[in-house]
Amino acid sequence: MTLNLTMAIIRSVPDSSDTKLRLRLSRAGVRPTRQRLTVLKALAAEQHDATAQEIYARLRRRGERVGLATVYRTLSLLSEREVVDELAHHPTETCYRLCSPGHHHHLVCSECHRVEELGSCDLEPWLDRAAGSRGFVPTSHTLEVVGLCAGCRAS
Amino acid sequence: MTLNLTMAIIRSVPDSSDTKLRLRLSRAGVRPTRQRLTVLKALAAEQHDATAQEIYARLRRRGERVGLATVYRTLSLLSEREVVDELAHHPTETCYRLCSPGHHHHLVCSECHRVEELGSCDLEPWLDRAAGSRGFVPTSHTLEVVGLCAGCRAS
DNA sequence: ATAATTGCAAAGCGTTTGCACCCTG
DNA sequence: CAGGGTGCAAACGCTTTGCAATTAT
Repeated sequence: MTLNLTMAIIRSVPDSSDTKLRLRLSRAGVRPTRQRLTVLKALAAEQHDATAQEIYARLRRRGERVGLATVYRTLSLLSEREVVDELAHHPTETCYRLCSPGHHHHLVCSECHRVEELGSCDLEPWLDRAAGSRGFVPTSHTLEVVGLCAGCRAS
Repeated sequence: MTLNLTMAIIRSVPDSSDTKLRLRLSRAGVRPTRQRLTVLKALAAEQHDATAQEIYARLRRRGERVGLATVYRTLSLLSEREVVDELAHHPTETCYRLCSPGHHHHLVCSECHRVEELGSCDLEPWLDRAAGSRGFVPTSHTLEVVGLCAGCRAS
């Protein structure tokens, strides 16, 4: 039981050691500069999703030397290379989240804004059937679920 | 056959007669001004979704007297009152669509940007099960499907 | 050495807002 | 006539871009 819990925690929290993050970058063909590592590390430390501005502010407060433009450029590059996820639930600004690889969806808590991954999406068969009857062939889909997480429900 | 087609067309194209649109507004508790009717009519005439700027440009080109701010204010009000749907698939600007009432999702064609409604969403049971195992209680969800519509697939 | 990356400040762009005027009820 | 609605232009907030200096391979 304790082991299961521990494993679950290990699996759910992205590894934020420098080497692992560096590896994530080079695997994606992204040159691992000091700034990019810094941004990625900040994102890895987040429970919630974060905007470019939030990450920038957090890093500057901490005394890190990064430019706002670099944060934007980094996040957009990482999102393009599928190192980070882009969430659409906020209309005016883009939110980013460091997630596990592979297709999945997100549970966003409306109370504390914590983001959980909803792995293993078996929506495709249903989707293909529903859309197919209209001659529509799906190539991609995004599902965002808003609700209350376990923690917030308790209080 | 002809009858079926006709009925399908009637059902799929929102009624854009002034009286019907006027009714939609008052039912939503929105005062039916000339500008609001104009915006709603423009939206009803769209096959695709449309941004505030697009609708504004279209109306001005047609010689209609509306301000850009009014278009923004109208669309946001109508979206709030659930007269129109708001699509999130475009990151930088908000797209609007006049849809049939009730919970549904959207099929967006990546080629021609036509938007089709995916009625009858029986996702909830699946969602409750998937999220529930994490203690997460969904309150709402949005699903956006991108793909190729029948017309574009043919060419 | 060479090409990519960064920082800054300026520009861009979609959207919102203040306010005087106008209309509708 | 009272109160919401409108138009214009200015203000806003997020994001991108031009360019010279810097850094990684």
